[in-house]
Amino acid sequence: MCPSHQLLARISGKWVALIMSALGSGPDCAGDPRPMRYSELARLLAGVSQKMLTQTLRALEQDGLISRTVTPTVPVTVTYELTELGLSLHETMRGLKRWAETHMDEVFAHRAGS
Amino acid sequence: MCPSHQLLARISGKWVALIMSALGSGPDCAGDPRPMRYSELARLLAGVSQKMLTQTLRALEQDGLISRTVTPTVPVTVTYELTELGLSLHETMRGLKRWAETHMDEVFAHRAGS
DNA sequence: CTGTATCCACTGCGATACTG
DNA sequence: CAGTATCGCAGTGGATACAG
Repeated sequence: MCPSHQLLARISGKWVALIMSALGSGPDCAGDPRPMRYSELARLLAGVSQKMLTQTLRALEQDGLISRTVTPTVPVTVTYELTELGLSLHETMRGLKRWAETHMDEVFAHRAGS
Repeated sequence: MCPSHQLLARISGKWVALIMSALGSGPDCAGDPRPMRYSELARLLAGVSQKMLTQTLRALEQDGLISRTVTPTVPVTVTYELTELGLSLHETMRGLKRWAETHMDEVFAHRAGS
């Protein structure tokens, strides 16, 4: 089996693409990369549970794709940001996302008519 | 939520990338796209169960990404082949695969040292 | 050869409650 | 605010047996 598959598995996680997209394109999915707070991510990705959000963020952080910064204000502030590595992945994933957007109609049409 | 995410979910399926890669790059993961028989796929993707292989092939066929051809020999012969749509997806996924291969070391190093 | 059907273990994931 | 801990379900996926 191709060794790259292990990474593909991680990348393909259910919420990975969403979080990467949020951090890489801002809240409107169309802007520039910028750091975001935990609560901001939670609000933006309305469908994800707190557990999955934390779990996915931890995994991405461990892989060096995002960085986690704690600011000891009161109450504490935590921001997440794409690393250079994460940024490069985000660029690559945009291609896949563009493909999905471009061919979505085709796929759904074929799915319905089969 | 971005509408393209539904397609991303399908694309990110556990075995989708492997099967697309096999059909798109031949048995050695480095050649040209060509049709393959069911048993050939089963042999090549040693890790996948028969159930998952069939299930994934059906899903991809339904989405118009691969075509299924039955030749009524005895015993029956079935070949699978990427459609034009599937071929375009395969091209896009190669970018992701290349990224994974390129940055694998980085990620694993970071994972180990955290 | 190319599937389909059934059973079953595992785990991904959500809901909820609690902590620093 | 930003998590952690625990429970429980539902879906994923493997093994096996059967069928056209």
